Amino acid sequence: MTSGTNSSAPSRKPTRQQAAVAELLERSDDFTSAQTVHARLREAGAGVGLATVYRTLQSMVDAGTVDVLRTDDGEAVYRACSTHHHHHLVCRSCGRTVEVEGPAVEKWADKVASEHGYTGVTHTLEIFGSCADCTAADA
Amino acid sequence: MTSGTNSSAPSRKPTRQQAAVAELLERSDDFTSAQTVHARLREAGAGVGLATVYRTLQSMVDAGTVDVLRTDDGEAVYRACSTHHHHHLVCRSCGRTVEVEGPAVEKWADKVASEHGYTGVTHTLEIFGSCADCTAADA
DNA sequence: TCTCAAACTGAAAATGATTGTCAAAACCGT
DNA sequence: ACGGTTTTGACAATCATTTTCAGTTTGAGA
Ligand SMILES: [Zn+2]
Ligand SMILES: [Zn+2]
Ligand SMILES: [Zn+2]
Ligand SMILES: [Zn+2]
Repeated sequence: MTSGTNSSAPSRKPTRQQAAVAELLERSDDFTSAQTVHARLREAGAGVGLATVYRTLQSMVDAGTVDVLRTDDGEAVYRACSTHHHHHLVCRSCGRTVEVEGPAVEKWADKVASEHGYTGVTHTLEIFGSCADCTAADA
Repeated sequence: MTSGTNSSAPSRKPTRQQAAVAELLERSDDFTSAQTVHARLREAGAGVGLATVYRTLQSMVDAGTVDVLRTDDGEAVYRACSTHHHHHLVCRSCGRTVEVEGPAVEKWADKVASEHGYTGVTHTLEIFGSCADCTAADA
């Protein structure tokens, strides 16, 4: 079984590097890019190789412990989220993020998709705005 | 006081290159990447420089005549859409796209955002699935 | 029609995030 | 400690997108 990567491994003990990435995300309230994670870890002393940061983030996404989305300029950003299905309300200025749920939206998406004969339906939904603090801080 | 976003001159006559890009998108039902647009135009004889393809697509997005979204691997894809606010039901296999509307979703997004004190709210919402044809064509 | 500056174009080089390589290091059961 | 497997990380390779910049086109005025 030459599974080049740890695809479906039964949760091995995390390495120092993997733990460092996970903890940094846990501590952060907003979405963070791989490059930023790498830089922060380096500043903090316990450096982790860039490739390892990418690998770790990707496996966390696969494991469902981290959410990923794309900024307007295409950069992938990651966040440790609850494991159940939800969406995000993200501040465009400071990145402060709130998890939100909308059962009605889920139903609507499935309904409109099946009405058009689409199967295996998934969806993406993000809300962007200026959080209260950032709105107040504006000129 | 017209819409503030368009700071350029009042719609100059499109160049041959701009027209070529626009027409190709009009003719296409699905979302297309800049690279693909460039390749298609080259095949069709009337080649257009890659940089110009990018510039033209960007200006069409700014003008609101083209929608853009990101594929899973971060590539930007473009589609000539109706100008009013809508969302997309996209086939993961063939790309066939249907424009859909959901007034209830719009209200919900604005409501949940303002409840959390967010202002200047926008949102993104896309639905993915396998269209009827692709579902049938599957083994 | 001629002139000139602004707008446009595109080949080539630069940018920058992400991925691939692969030898060395860490791990693990024996 | 020993062999096998997994992980790591410096570095090179990809690849979409942007920037450069010199040559081209356009259009309003003279
Ligand atoms: Zn904020
Ligand atoms: Zn949902
Ligand atoms: Zn659209
Ligand atoms: Zn909407």
